Amino acid sequence: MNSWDESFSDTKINFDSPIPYYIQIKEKIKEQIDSGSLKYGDQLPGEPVLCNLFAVSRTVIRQALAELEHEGLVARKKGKGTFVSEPESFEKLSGNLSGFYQHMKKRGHLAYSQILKQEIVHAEKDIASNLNIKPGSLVLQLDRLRYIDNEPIVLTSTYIPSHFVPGLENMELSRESLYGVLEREYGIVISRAYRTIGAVVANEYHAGLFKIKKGDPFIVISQIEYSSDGTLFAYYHGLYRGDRNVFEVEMVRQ
Amino acid sequence: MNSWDESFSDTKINFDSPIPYYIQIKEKIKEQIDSGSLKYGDQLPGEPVLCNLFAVSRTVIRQALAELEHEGLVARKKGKGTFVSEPESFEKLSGNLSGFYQHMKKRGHLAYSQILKQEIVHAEKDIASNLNIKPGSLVLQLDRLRYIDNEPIVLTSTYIPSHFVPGLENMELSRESLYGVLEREYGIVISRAYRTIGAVVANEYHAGLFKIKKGDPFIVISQIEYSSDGTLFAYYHGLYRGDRNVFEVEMVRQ
DNA sequence: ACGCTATACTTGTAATAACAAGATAACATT
DNA sequence: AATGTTATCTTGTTATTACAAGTATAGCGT
Repeated sequence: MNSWDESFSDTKINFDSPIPYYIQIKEKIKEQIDSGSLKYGDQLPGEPVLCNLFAVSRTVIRQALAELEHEGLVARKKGKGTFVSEPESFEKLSGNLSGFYQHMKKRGHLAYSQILKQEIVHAEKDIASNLNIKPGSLVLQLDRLRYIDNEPIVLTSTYIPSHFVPGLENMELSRESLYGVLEREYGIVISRAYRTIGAVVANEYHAGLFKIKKGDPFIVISQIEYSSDGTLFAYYHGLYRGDRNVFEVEMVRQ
Repeated sequence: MNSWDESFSDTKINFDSPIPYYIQIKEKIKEQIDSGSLKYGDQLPGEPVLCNLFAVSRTVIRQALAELEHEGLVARKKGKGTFVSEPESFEKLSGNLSGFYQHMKKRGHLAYSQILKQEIVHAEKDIASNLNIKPGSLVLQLDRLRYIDNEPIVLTSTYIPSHFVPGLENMELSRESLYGVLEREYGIVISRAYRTIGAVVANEYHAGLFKIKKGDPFIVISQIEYSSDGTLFAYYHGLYRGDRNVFEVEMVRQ
């Protein structure tokens, strides 16, 4: 694993800048991660090596790494080294709002997803509008119905302009997080999203899918997702049964 | 401001413990804050003073303070000192789910609350059950209807066993955050909550209150709140209109 | 009494040094 | 070849020192 030498060799800090050394170094390491030069699981050079590479004391390196660790970008293991962290599952960003699955799995409930649709389609007007593309443009549409104990609980639809994810329509997705696949296969990390949460009542189609009554309530979550280079990347839409305590959250002040 | 000398003088660290010094010190400062010995706005002793008080190097003190700052408990100002931070408004803990008001105010919308009920009542069965008290026990009930641009948007009800908050039924609450009042007047900080989020449809009463149709959908948030000493303190119930994008959240991975 | 300057106090940045503890590789022994 | 020991590498903790930069107070001059 000597490729990092090359990655870092042309990233010297400016010793005359008013910006503290440790902040400059932190940002340079971030750039390596954001640019994809460093990926999940990659090991950073050890502290002594970084001291040499950047020509600063270990204090500075440790401070930069400590902050990166606090921000969740790296994980430091005594005796082993410093590693790029698994990207926070995008679900975690939702403030635990969608931790339902993991929660129920932990409790021993049967949880699985059924893929209803995974194909390239022409974007309808509202989808196109959300994605800021022309109606009729090609998008990858992924619809999943999620079950707990054989009961449909959540219907999710994700739309991604197809040129961003060539081949995704043929990939096996029932076992994996979409966001994990996006990073591994396409080097794409969702870093920002804009979400709205509302409530609607079930129409005929959804009532049938979920086996509930027309007029029963859903929580509806819509979000627009941006990748780390600022590109408007995906539109997500989720319908969650309103009567199943889908969202149970413990909040702790710390 | 020499009262801190007394606060900290009997809180020496154990130099033989496997627990690092900086962690011990961090916890002791936390205890001072949690116990109320140090309140919002209080200044901690300066670093040199803490070095003397705890008989450790400045490195250790700075590490402890850095972590406390990262956790939001203190704020450090160059040249001024280190201060206990304003308690994160409990609303912030909700992952921005209830930042609606501030958001709309910022945008220049007219936002206000109407207090529908602020009195001591006998707890009905479901309220008592949530508060783990006997049905019929005395509780402070606070109902508010919140408006944006003269339109009712949120109906909130909070129930607190009345012996926790003597006199609250007579206090002016339309201008202040309830949680701010609880800390200032009663020294109570909500530190943990258990929340569920669901969806319901409007019954006759709520439809009338919100001027919507019976059967229209609401987001319903219920939560049980614990104070920092672990006491089950309050039960909150909120009805949010499902069609008003009450929850708009920007999420950033950092 | 007011204004300016010097001093003291505060936290922030950075370097150096030493030791601890965990992990891994290399070497020695069986 | 397998096992045990030692050496090396890694991050973690702690101490000391020095200087920087911001803030507040004291002292001095008008």
